Amino acid sequence: MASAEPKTTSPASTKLRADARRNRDRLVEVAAAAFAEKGVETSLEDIARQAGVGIGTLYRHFPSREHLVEVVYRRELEGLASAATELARLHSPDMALEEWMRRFVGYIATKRGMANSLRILMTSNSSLFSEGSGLIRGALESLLKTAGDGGYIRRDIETTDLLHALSSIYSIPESPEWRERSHRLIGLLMDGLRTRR
Amino acid sequence: MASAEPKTTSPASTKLRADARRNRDRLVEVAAAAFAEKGVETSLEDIARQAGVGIGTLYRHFPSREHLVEVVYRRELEGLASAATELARLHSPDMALEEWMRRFVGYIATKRGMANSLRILMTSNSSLFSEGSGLIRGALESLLKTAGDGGYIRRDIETTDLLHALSSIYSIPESPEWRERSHRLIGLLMDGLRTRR
DNA sequence: CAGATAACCGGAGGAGCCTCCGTTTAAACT
DNA sequence: AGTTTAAACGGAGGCTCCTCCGGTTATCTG
Repeated sequence: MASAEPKTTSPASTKLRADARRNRDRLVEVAAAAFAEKGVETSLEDIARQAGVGIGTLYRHFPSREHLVEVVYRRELEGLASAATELARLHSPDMALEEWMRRFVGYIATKRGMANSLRILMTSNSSLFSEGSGLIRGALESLLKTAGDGGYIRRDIETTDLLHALSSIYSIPESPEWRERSHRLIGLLMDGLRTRR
Repeated sequence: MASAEPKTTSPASTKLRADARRNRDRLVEVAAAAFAEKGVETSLEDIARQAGVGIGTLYRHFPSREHLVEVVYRRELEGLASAATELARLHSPDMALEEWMRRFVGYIATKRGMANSLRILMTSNSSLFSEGSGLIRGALESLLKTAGDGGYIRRDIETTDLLHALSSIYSIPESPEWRERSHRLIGLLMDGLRTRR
């Protein structure tokens, strides 16, 4: 018998030597943290160093800074989407929805700094954007449906409506209280959504 | 009598030591040529070298690449606008209009490469954009009016219409024949505009 | 005209970018 | 297990970026 097939984490990561895959994953992990903390302008050499690989390795895996940004971005988006199912398993439907919205806000917060990079990316690769928003919309939709079906929240709210409401958070100007403000806004939304029993 | 007052090229260039002004002008000149030829990514050190100054001087005058790009951009825009009056003096109204449109196209061509830089610039300094388009619109308007009043072209065309027509040139994909194509397009426009006598 | 001084000049230097290529190694084959 | 080889590694090197500050010079004042 041949040895067992490897259980791939991501279907796209085909044929990659074990060490290569390890390093690649490592890099993405470190890059995500670095981008979140210091913005997209962080030194790539630092990232390579922290990941314990040479700069050459980084550049082989990600030919340009934008490539790396894109992968990180996508990964986080997928994480956010899959968090929806996870939260639905662990909490009551309304709490799951609220917590998910909080995370969504946190996610957006880290993305503010990379706005320019993302814009450049999007103009050259618009599928990235459409796929991304599709994922998010799907996640929100299922949370909304579950909570509505269970009678936790009113049912006359469409995914699009809520998405618009959330997008207003973008327009809160950057400031120390940003996070606080946006959380209050979400609380407000939830109060409006919840059915009184 | 005292010596004649210097004829300033730009009213904004107040109080600047003679050598400083010289160097600044020099830099803008060289930068304009370099950007046009090799795109905005050109090495700033090269520009400084060609202008015969140290890199420090360049950075003192223009704290960042974007600043330099902005100044060059503005200068060319102003040049384009003032070319309208010049052309009107030298040619018949219809020829002036045609030639001006040709130059407009040439101008746009060089701006393609700096699209990203400009976009970044515009989001942080939107007055740049509105001022710029105002200038261009004014120039085109006066050419159009003169030619219309003189009976060289039809008078039922608004500046905005022509501006839209010209903007379609943006959408011609980059290629070796780009210039040729856009000139043909302008010829077509002019044929449509001209009154038959 | 000489001296003072504020403004300007320029380039060395530390850091990051990206490429290139000799070395190492996982994995396929015998 | 030993050999082979394609793939992956990593860091030196050439280049650019931007800052910082000691030296230079235009301009002002007596």
